[in-house]
Amino acid sequence: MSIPDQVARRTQPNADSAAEDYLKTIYHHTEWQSAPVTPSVLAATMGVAPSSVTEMAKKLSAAGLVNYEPYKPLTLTPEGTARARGVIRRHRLIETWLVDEMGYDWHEVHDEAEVLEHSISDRLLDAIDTRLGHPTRDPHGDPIPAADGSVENSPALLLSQAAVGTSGMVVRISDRDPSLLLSLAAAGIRPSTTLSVVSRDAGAGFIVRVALASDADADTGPLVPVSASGSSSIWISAPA
Amino acid sequence: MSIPDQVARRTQPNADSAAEDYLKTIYHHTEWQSAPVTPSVLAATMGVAPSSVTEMAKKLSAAGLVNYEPYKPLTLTPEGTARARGVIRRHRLIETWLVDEMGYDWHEVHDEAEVLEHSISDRLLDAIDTRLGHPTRDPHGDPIPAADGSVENSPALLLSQAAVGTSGMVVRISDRDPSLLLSLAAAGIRPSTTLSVVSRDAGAGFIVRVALASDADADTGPLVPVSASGSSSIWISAPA
DNA sequence: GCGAATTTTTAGGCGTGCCTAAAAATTCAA
DNA sequence: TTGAATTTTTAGGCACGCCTAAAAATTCGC
Ligand SMILES: [Mn+2]
Ligand SMILES: [Mn+2]
Ligand SMILES: [Mn+2]
Ligand SMILES: [Mn+2]
Repeated sequence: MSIPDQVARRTQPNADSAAEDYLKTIYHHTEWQSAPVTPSVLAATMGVAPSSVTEMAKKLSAAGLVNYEPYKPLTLTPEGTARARGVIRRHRLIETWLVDEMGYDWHEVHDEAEVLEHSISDRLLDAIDTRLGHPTRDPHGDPIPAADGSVENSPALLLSQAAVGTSGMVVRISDRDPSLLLSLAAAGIRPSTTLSVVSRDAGAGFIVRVALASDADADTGPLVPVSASGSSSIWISAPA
Repeated sequence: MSIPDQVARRTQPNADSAAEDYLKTIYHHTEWQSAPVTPSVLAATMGVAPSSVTEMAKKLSAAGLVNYEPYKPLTLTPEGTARARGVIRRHRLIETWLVDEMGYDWHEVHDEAEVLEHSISDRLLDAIDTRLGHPTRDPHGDPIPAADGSVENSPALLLSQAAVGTSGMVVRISDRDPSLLLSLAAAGIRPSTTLSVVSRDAGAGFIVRVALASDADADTGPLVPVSASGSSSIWISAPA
């Protein structure tokens, strides 16, 4: 029977996908930037009222997943961190699978993964992981946590913080803005592309030179404008 | 952004997977047997209290998916039928995909499909359908409704209602009991296997002869006992 | 250091899906 | 046909995740 009894039915619907999304979002804030994760910050990123965050914080704290003290920032417990990485592993493996096997383009996968990350079984996740050959990066260059919870987090520099003249390889691009991904792909920018910063302007954005594959690092590649918001979605390898 | 705003978040969690399961279950009752689908019958199959069925019946009726009048059996409206078939299409394509591509055995797929049928997008469903070459039967022999909603429902006879001496090809086997599927597979019984009824006993069950692939219809295949409950999970092609 | 602005929490509600217990309707059977 | 048994509906609750509005705490700026 698919729905064994009343208890399962009450418990199972989506397990606790809301909780998983909170954990994931808290984790992300510490993964990409390191600023304290306050309820207002969380509320803004999750599109939820601050009071909803307070409520969930209490529940997650009671479950031993989040450290919560009134009026202080939220942090993940070791167990909360492990759970968050588990969800992120699912998310990124699903994205990789959609691109590598199901004919999706890299700007189309995030929303689908956002849902499936909560419903796929461990069994199916393993099958996908195996089929893909245990990838360590998703289509956007984000590291895929290993099954044991370890993450290989290579140091990187946000393009928005790179000085003119800096050059480096694109290592990660945020997958949250599909239209940015679409335009970057059109400009030939994706993980492993080599870029150099030609000009920067806090308001207007950046201009970067894209190194051609055939002629890496030379000054011959096309010049591409990157908006201010785009420049804080692109990580390049830290200069050697 | 994956979770665009509060409205989406309130609306989206699983869309209406509960409603979908009710529609699907009502449809199934008319697909396999034809007895009136009363609230108590629905409640029993869904593992839910009868009062829960009444409540949902009202909602589905208000949504134009179910015909509901107090104290009468439930039926699907044309739109409800279409929705039910859509869910069943998802379910069966997912099962087929799990078996054909993801290394699952046929007794392992039902529960996974029961969850994923509510979370996969149309886009992904199409991708799966295309990859599989638009299959028309799932691993248990159940017909997969086409994208346009049409279903090819071949006439079949429940093994439990077959007279001694009857022989026919297995066309469908209920996927609800994994252990039955496991033992049938061990005995070489699956869709397209040819069986003949050697003996039947309402209490003790049936004995069937399994025709060998090499020597179809001959009286040389192994004899296999089938429990009474098993015999009402197996459909064979109606005698010509 | 202190009042004002901001952030966070509390209080009270709402819709969904489920429950149990009680009331009402239907069906069965003598 | 009529009372008993069964089925169905109604009534009242509960947990979850979210909300708005009001209260409380913290932080900021002068
Ligand atoms: Mn999610
Ligand atoms: Mn990604
Ligand atoms: Mn199934
Ligand atoms: Mn389901």
